[in-house]
Amino acid sequence: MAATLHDVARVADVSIKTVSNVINDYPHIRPATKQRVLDAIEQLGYTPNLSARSLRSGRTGVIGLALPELSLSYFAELADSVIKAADRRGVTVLIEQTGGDRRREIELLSSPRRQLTDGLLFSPLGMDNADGGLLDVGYPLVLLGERIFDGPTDHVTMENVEAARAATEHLLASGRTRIAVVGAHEGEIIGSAGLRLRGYREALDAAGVPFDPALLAYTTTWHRSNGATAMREFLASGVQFDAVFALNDTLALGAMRVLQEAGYRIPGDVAVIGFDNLDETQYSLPTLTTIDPGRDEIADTAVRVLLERIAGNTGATAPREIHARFRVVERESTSPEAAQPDIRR
Amino acid sequence: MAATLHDVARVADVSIKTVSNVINDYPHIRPATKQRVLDAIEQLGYTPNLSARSLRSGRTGVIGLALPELSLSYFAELADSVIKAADRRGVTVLIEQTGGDRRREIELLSSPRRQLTDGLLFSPLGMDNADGGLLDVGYPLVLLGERIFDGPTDHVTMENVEAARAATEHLLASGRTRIAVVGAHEGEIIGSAGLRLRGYREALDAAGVPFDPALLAYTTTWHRSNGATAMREFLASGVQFDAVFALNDTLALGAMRVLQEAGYRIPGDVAVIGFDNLDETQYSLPTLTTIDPGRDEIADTAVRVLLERIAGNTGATAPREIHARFRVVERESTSPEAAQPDIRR
DNA sequence: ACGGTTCCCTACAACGTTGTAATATGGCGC
DNA sequence: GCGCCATATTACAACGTTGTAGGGAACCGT
Repeated sequence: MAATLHDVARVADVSIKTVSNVINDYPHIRPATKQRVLDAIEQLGYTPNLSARSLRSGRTGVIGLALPELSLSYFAELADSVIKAADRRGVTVLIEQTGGDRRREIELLSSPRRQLTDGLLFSPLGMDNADGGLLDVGYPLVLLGERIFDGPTDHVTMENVEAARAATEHLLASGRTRIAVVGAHEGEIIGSAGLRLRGYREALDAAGVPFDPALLAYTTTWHRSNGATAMREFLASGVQFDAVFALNDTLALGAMRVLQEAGYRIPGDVAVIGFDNLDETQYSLPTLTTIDPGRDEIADTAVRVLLERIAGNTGATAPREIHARFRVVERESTSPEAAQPDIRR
Repeated sequence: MAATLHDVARVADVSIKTVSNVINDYPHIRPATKQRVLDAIEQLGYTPNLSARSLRSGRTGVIGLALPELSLSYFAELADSVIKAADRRGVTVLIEQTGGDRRREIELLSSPRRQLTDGLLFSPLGMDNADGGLLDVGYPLVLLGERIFDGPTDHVTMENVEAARAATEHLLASGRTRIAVVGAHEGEIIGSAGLRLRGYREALDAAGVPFDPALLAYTTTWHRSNGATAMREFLASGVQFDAVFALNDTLALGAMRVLQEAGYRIPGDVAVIGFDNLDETQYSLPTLTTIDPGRDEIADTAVRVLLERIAGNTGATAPREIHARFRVVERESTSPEAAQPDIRR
């Protein structure tokens, strides 16, 4: 039913290859012929069959984006940025959710579905640095996030250590010295939790503030509920603290909720800083000071780098590691007088 | 480089068609032959070429999901549910963002990209009921949301009027009579805003409470910022109210923020109810009473119905309209003693 | 021993596109 | 009028798969 090159060729009275040439902007075509073909295309409402094209050319015009879950706000906002970046470059995005499960992540790397895409943006959560070798797949792959470093592929990420250090310094600068950490992962060195914790310790060391393991709250995942639970346990434990560094915003929001439920004023009694700069942190009560990790920059760079690999003009260039710039976004949860341009406009 | 049916056939010493038959579970194959083929597949690491398969069969195993933006939390959570539902049925989801723009929505319906998918789940925001005819496309399409009714396609949606009525009744039951509405759309009859407003009016009428147009705040979109701005204008206008019905949760969260900034206690001075039951409404301060629209049910039904249409076994069945069940989720923003199981667990 | 049926397997064509190589046409210099 | 080059167009094969049609072999009943 849908028109094919054959149909167009018949109507325009040329060979199918000429129609193909017109569509692909092949230079040597007489203007009159070209016009006839274009008219025929118009008349029949022809659109190229992408399956056939991709069978023939090996390209689909689709890139994959594998991430844990869209219901985690950070990944929803990241996906939004990636889709927009891809759109600007004329490619479509196919999303795969791994649930952060290592087995599913590994499976996905060699799933036949992979063939529907020209390359993959991959944000692992369950795999770790030791699994880096599994990333040596036969297709263009760009890594996102903090689980794996020194892998065989390009890697776009944020300045975790430096940003976490800046966050901690921000709290220290306001005179807080008992800074609780919410969301640590037991024994993790590499990974968002491990790296951010390292930045925290660097800042403490630089300021000469002693590190107290009792101030670390461990959570398995980083949902709002984990932040709430961790904070409830903190309060029950009786450990004293005057600030909270939540390793991401959703943890911070869950923790703030519990703190206030328990009667603490923020930032009066406890200052809170998060990480990710989610949209909702501009509207929480209080608004949340956080780290803007440069999500748009990450997404745009990742898509660009992936498309370069797909185009193949980077050849066998060594894997690149690219870090986006971050900045501290100061809001009410660390300073009551903080400017709130987003709320007041 | 990747192995093909030919390679497998050569290794197993059978025809390519036999290999194809093994893969597609054709019944009449001798166990010995089958095993030889399976061994060859294993040995070569063969995976079927999906482009070729889809060229030949016309099926891709991918469904499209077109929605306004993943950065709108409702759609992120919906996409999550849709992807999980699709996954359970073995299909992949390709996401298109329309930005809620009518022109892009219409373009998308006939975009060549469409061919990468077997069917489309479409949640329009810019198109309206008058555009219903444009949905008469030549491929399986299932409509989501409230913009278009009586279109030529299956439609999965929520009980907007009834749910909004229940929300309003919930506020009325606690003795509130001056109920402000945040997020109305000027002149809209059909659409989430129009329908929910209708439910609001029905509840008022049934309770004998007069309708006051001064209590309606209009917004163009439904971001947190719109809720904040609308509430700021409300407060500036001096109109008296003792409750707020925000037409979705993000509006409610933005409005709550501004109300509290201005010194109002929730629910003491003003009760607030939202719509969507986003995860974050369990952790806001106060937690937000809202309508659970049955998102998982909507997603699962929509995917099921779409796959039925794709399989073609529903034939030329008349378009179906399917409504998910809703429920009122009572939290602190309307009643200080509300159970908060999510927070306390 | 014979025709019919079932089982197992194969050859071939087709899906719609694009790359390669070849052919037809015209202009130009000599 | 001939050879040469650039331009404009075409025939053909191929990408990897699956549907159709059909051909042997084995088995059945007679």
